[in-house]
Amino acid sequence: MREVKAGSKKEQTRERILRAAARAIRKHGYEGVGVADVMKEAGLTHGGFYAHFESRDALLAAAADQAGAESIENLTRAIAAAKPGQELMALVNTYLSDRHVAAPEQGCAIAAAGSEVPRQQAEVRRAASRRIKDIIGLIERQFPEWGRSAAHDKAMGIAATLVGALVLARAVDDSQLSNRIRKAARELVRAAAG
Amino acid sequence: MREVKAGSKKEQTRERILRAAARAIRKHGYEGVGVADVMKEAGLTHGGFYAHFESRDALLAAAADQAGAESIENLTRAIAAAKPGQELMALVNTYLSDRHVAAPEQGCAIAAAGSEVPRQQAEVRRAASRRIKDIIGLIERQFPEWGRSAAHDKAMGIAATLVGALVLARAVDDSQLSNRIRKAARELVRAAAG
DNA sequence: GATAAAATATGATGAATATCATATGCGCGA
DNA sequence: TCGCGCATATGATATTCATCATATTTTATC
Repeated sequence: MREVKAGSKKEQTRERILRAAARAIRKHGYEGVGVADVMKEAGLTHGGFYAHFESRDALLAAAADQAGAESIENLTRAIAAAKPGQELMALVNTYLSDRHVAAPEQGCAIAAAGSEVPRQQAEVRRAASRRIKDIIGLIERQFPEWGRSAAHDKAMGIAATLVGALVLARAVDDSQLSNRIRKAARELVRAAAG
Repeated sequence: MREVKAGSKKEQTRERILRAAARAIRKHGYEGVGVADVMKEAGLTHGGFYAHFESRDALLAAAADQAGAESIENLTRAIAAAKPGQELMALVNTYLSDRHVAAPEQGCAIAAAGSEVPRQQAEVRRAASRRIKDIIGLIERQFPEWGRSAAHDKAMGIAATLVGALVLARAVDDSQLSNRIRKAARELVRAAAG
């Protein structure tokens, strides 16, 4: 009997399914994720799915975490690429960029599907909580000069503003308003960080 | 042939279905709204539905607007009940209250299902846009001393913070964090409002 | 290169659900 | 009070989708 080794064919396929599901959650929402569609997106057919995951629910739980991890990775990259002293605004500009508005499937999982999270199974909610804490921590670290507690408070407020601005910017049917909302959120964050 | 008059039996039944659907959207999300469930909630059986609405889609469009209208009504009431000079913080406190976190089906439609809106039909998006503009206008009017443009900008930023804070507060699996997020958002808005 | 086991595909099944056709019952005008 | 229509209910149909059983292909070891 062969084992499932890291890097094995099966492991790679599982990863591909997982990534496809993580994108599907952000593109179609949790309820919009279908087993067959995810498998097709991963270049496979529907039947083999259960060789990789116990159930659709198990996939959603794993994919929720994966989606969160990808979001954090993007923001971390943006911070790393920023000029010293500009890290927070680099994060904010990346988060509120046209690109992020247009491509939810590659972006923040909370902005893309956050309002569905309260209705999901416990594992999904756990993953979402963990990733939300991660994002808050990422923002918090941009305020080293402030006390831990003050920085944490500011970070939570800023995270809320960013998520809300992106949700509103995507919801409205008027690209000018979408732009204005994001600009206003940027200014609000800048003032709060000042 | 009898006409459908305002206040007629049929009109009242339609209203009941509409209200049930508006609650269902906020409780189960757009995808989670089923014709049979809505009808049962309205005290009817599934078959009669098509005497009142063309299709499930037509119901969703009408119910999205209804849900938005109910949300605005709640906030308007909170402002009206506030002591003079405390209107904005009354709105903020109502929006970020424990009650609102716990009862999405009676609250803000954007916080409850906002991340699903970009995927909905055009009529739903139109209704959402209209109601988002209404909320921004409501907040904007709390800054009479500022110029129109500055008040509008502030209002958009504050709306984003409120929506994001509620989404995050509902998503996390940790009631302490949920409380802290809302408190931080309150402080951020207070500071922004000067 | 042959063979066994793993990985994936094909096809079937059952449940959920939107929609529609038809039946029933209740209120309104005589 | 009686009968006609409107409002609602019952039941049927078709489709979508998760899950599973079985067949086929691929891979790795000898």
